[in-house]
Amino acid sequence: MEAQEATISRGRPREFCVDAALSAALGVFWSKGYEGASLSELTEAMGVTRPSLYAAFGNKEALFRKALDLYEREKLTFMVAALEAPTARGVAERILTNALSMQTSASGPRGCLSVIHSVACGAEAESIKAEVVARRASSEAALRRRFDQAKVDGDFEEGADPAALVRYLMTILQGMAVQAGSGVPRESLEQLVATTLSLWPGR
Amino acid sequence: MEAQEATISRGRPREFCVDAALSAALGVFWSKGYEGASLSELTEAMGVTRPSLYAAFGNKEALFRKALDLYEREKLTFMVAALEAPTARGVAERILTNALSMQTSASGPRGCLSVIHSVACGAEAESIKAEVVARRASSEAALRRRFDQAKVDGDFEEGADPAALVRYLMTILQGMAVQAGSGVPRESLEQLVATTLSLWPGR
DNA sequence: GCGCTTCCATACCGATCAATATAGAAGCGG
DNA sequence: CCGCTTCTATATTGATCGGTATGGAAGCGC
Repeated sequence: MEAQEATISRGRPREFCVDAALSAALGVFWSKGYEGASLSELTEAMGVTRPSLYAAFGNKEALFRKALDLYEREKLTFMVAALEAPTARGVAERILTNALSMQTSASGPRGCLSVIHSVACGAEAESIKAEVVARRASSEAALRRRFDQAKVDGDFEEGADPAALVRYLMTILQGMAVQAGSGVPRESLEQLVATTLSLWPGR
Repeated sequence: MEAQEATISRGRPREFCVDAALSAALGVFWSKGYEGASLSELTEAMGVTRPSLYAAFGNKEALFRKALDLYEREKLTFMVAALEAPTARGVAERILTNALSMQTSASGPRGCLSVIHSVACGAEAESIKAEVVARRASSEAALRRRFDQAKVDGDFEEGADPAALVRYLMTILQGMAVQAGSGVPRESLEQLVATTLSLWPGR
């Protein structure tokens, strides 16, 4: 009933590329946060007028959710790929190095879109925060399953708790995102990854 | 010249306690962030009318800086105290447990005021973010000096890099703050502290 | 008690926010 | 070429933002 999503193209066709516009919106949300990104900034970066944005995406919150979909689609890709490493140490190494390159890429904004939106916020972003936190649970669950298998494989020392190591690794990832967003140079974060791996228990 | 800071009390005395009002403001900033905290929320929580707030504190940004002073005064207290532990491991343990209790206290908001304001934000909070990031450097420097001494004391293994361990510990602290702000239960964070300490190198 | 100073309360300011009404321009099927 | 649909462009909506002007109430020194 609403937004029939590109029917058989009746009437004047739209003049901009929805994917490109969404990618531009993601860049703004990533560098400013949901509340910090005004519609004026968004429309300018997207090269789209305000009514066009509302016709194509619904409203600001729906636009953010679509941008979050795009972000997680890419992020989850490398996350899933990392899980295929042969050992738990290999999984941690891939996740850390991939997160490092993602959070310090010269092109895009620094830091992590999810981390940005999982800390304190105003009233209008409460539901955004809740969704981001909820989505993170699925990544954690996948990592948890992989580490459970790793324990069976004997990757950890006797008595190690896979859940605790998931928590530990996620904490370092999120801390790294905070530092990247604070402007800590890439070399320092490479040092952080090296330190973490040197302390990683088991194989 | 401006704000003669409580002269010999001429005229009508103010009816509210400045310290209590500032403490209430800190609570709002802590749970909502600088941009997320509106003046209406602040004045209501502080029990102070808008003009009184401006007369006593200047403006919103000045109020935040005073609240940040108050916050860091308490936080730096336990940080300095932690540095007096006899070994690097003891320092890490005290910092982690103190941060844990601070970020998950039942009374106050969860998470860390500084971490909240060191991620992405809108234009109006850029200077706030810059200040928070700058202030963190002093904490890091103090910890760095302590770990340099620890290396001299032989607390670390041969070839360990104190600067890298400072980076590592700060990262875990910040990641823990993100998790606390996301609603991760206290027991999980206690588990995180235990894991971190079990992996800590040296004594 | 008087006068001066300072504080509190209400109402208001311009700016900006997200969201839309209106109207003209552009492409399709017939 | 016509009529219908859907696009874009401008201007505007009501609400809220941070910040203040105005006026009356309250306490001090004298």
